[in-house]
Amino acid sequence: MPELPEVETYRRFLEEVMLHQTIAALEVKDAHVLAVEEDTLRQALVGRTVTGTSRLGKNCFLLLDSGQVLVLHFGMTGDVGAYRDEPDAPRFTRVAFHLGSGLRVAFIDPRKFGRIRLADSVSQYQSAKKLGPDALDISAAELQARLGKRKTFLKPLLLDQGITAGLGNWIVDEVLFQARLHPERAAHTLTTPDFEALHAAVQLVLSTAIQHEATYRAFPASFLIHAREWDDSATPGTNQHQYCPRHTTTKIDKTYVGGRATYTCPICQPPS
DNA sequence: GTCGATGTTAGCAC
DNA sequence: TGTGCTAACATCGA
Repeated sequence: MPELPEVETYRRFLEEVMLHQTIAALEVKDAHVLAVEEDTLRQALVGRTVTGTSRLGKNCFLLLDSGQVLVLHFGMTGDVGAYRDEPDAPRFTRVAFHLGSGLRVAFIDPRKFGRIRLADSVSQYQSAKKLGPDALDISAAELQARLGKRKTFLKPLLLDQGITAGLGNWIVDEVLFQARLHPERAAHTLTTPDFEALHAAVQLVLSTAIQHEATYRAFPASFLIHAREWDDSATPGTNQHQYCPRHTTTKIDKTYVGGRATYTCPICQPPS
């Protein structure tokens, strides 16, 4: 479920297992996830050493000693893993990077929406993809500058990677809940204090999620995420978290905003 | 068998 | 140019 916190967790893992390692071979099990010719990729990777890692929004970068950059995007279901012998390859491994040490790093992606590509640099990739500043780096003032004149709904704007990169569907719901803002508020009606609350909520949600390595069951009880249907952490098969963490007798609403499932508390986040 | 899904992008209509 | 809606991608798992 890769949004910014998951990708940051993957980046830390990749840094741990790949930094200063040489890529000895590239194994492509399913070329569907490649957004670059397999031979081109192999030529760019084999014999190269990983000199660093980076992240922008939901994109993870492996910096190579050639100066080129390997870009990993995990789509909806991407993950990473490491293994030594083929029988231990994780299910749905699509590409494996064989390291000089014998360890193999897996790009795992059941639904194959993830992509692997090459770029000349992080900034070249950022401009090519028109990505805004990372959601962890953006300031309240910049958020206001980018959103304050837009007349459309807040939620789709926050999901727009060109405005700020890294916010996905559940994170935006959580941010809006924490900031007590309705997802259908027109962005230009927000006041400066609203933008400050929004910014603080982005920081809170992202830092909490990263701290728990994106394991949402470990998140504080004050988080709305527990109301999402796929959280079975109370009793499997039931959903005992369908009430607002702050108004424990108020049911969380499920609606669709911009075509995306959206969860809100009708009391905390009154429509304007 | 049916439905929905965490992301992204293209196409289309206004 | 901005906007918003829909479909498509590929597949799993409930």
